[in-house]
Amino acid sequence: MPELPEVETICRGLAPLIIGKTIVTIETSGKLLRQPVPLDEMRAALPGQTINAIRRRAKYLLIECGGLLIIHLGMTGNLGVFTAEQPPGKHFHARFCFADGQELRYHDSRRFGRIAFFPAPSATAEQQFFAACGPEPVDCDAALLAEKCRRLQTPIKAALLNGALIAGIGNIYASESLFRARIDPKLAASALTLSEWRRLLAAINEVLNEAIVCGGSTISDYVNAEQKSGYFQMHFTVYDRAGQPCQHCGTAIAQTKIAGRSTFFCPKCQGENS
DNA sequence: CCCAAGACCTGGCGGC
DNA sequence: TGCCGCCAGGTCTTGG
Repeated sequence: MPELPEVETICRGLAPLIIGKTIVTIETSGKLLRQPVPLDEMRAALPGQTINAIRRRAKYLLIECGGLLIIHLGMTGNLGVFTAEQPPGKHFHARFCFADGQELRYHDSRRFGRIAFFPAPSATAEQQFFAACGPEPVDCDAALLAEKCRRLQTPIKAALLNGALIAGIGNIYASESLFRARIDPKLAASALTLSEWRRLLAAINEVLNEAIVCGGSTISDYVNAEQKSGYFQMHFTVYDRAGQPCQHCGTAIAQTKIAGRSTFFCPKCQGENS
């Protein structure tokens, strides 16, 4: 579900709802997410703490609250602020109850998400957590990416999904960015010229920024911190548009699988020598 | 070493 | 209507 724009949208939406709130209690469903939820550690450190800040890094949310709470939403994770009276949803997994009666809740039907916690956060702990994580798209350098991919035979579409190379890009925005840059998703990453890397990086940042302005993309279940849908899906040029005409040339959008993931592209605009 | 495939989960959809 | 297979926004591990 959530790629960089969706996580960024949730981050911005949650900030005014949770900053300054004091955590009183924490409860979980007891079900396993990708990793066990560190309930004991959180209960030992968080009650009485105030939330000072929320930020995003890659597809993770970082909540500074004395300790550092790191939350990944997986495919179907959702965070929102509710009142204590509102019954928890079917896929409730964690809640952080505040002194004012409101609570931050985490729901996740597929349970691919993750909640990690550092009781005494240090820059070092955070650095270690993100040690293998690539730079934010906005911080990427085309020449450096080209150099890192010099021997990478994997298709560029698959490379974009590798968070160690560049952070935050998921399956939707990989296809959308490659279309905007007019680059064939099947092209080996090593085959991109420097000018193609520049074009691609610019396209990625444009697409991500436009999606953030739209509040992200809602395919089936993504909602923001206010439980409202995004609308960047109205602006998809290729994703989930197989068979429909390319908005640029009218050719039918094609669908294929790259590294096991559905990939959408215009065979003409993103063809051999476009 | 590199890369594709599989695994982890639940739910929704199309086909029969 | 119901059952079945397939598909889905993401990582992580396995194995060829």
